[in-house]
Amino acid sequence: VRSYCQYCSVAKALDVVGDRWTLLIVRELLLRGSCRYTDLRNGLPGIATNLLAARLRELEGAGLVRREEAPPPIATTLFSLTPRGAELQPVVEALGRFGIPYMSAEPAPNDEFRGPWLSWPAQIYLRDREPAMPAVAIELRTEGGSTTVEAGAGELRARPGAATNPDAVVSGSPPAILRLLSGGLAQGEELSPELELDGDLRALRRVLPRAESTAA
Amino acid sequence: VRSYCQYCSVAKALDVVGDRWTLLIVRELLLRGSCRYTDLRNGLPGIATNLLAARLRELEGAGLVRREEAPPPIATTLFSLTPRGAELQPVVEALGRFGIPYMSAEPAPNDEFRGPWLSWPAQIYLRDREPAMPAVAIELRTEGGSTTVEAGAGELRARPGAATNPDAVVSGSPPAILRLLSGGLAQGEELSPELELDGDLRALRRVLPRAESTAA
DNA sequence: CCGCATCCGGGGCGATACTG
DNA sequence: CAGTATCGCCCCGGATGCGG
Repeated sequence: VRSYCQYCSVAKALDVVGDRWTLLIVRELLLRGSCRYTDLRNGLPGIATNLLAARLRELEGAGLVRREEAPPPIATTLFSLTPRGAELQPVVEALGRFGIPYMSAEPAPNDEFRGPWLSWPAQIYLRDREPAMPAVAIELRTEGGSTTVEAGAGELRARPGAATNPDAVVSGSPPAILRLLSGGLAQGEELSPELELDGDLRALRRVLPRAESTAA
Repeated sequence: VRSYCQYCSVAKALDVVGDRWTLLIVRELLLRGSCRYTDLRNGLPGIATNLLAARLRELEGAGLVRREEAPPPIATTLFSLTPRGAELQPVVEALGRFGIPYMSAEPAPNDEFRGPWLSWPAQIYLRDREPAMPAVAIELRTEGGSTTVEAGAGELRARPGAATNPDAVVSGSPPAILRLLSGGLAQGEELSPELELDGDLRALRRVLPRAESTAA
């Protein structure tokens, strides 16, 4: 809330989004698009409810978040990013990329996890490596929820939630799935025994990074 | 210092660099390369000295900053980013880009300014638009210090400090210089009367963005 | 149940003074 | 020059209450 009082664009940006929790709220809104207060609270384990309300008001005042009162039949308020707020995506992505190395360690014993958070590593590691083939959907499933990866025509995007008709479903612990996303699968290599695959292995290979075969 | 306790790369990154002042310290180290405690203190107006010391120690512990004791003749300690710390450059650049719109307003009455901070807008707006020509150096001079822009062979980089043999020197207030960097100069347009040019106008035009002429 | 507001304890933060 | 020491304040975290 307190300004750095520096006429510098980096400092001015941090004046707006530098407070604690603010960029994590933006992360959730980038992932989920438009969601209710309770959805945000659930996607941000550890946040105090008064802080979430305060941050949302600040972001709204800064023109980064929009609050929509849904029509009477639904009777709920929806929060979403304004176009200006969506311009924070490069910031959150750069942070996500910088933070990737910290994920190779096992999660701390009291670390929480939510499935949609896999979207950031997925967008970083995965590519559509066979653009000519018809589109596929792959679901990454953990005990904390699912992320669905859709690849087609050379494009790839990740969104929270389960897929309706996935070509492949990979289940396992978050670190095991991360190792798969970052390390890929070498030619003829089998899936790690920590993971379980249901569906088409070729659909999975299509998006995974190429790994050198372990043998020379 | 307190962890978000979320197994997410964005949250893990903010665990390390999310504290107040931390990313601004990284900004200074990215700009200046290697500098003394006092240089950092001077480039970060408003920071409390105990906080600067604490943050430097945290960054050192996280492996992002390296502390070098210079040999006896100099007898000073130098701080610089490790390679891992330099990986924060995309984060700081993304923040700088997001913060640019806040710079179009006049600086707040108690806003401080340092010349090197112009490096971020310069790297965003300026390009070497005549790669075939011999290299040029342009100095952007304000009351808070200078930034030097060097363009040649299609590359452009900005560094803090005055130039030794500049082809052009632009002097003026920070907002006026920013308006020049972002708006450019249309064909035959004169430099704003707020600014003063000493040297070769063509060297300046070489790096400025193209502006449509005001007349139809 | 959803979207907060209020209260309170602890600690991060800001400013100044002081030291090897 | 490069920090440490101290102190007050306000942000933050956790719990609870409350109106729609």
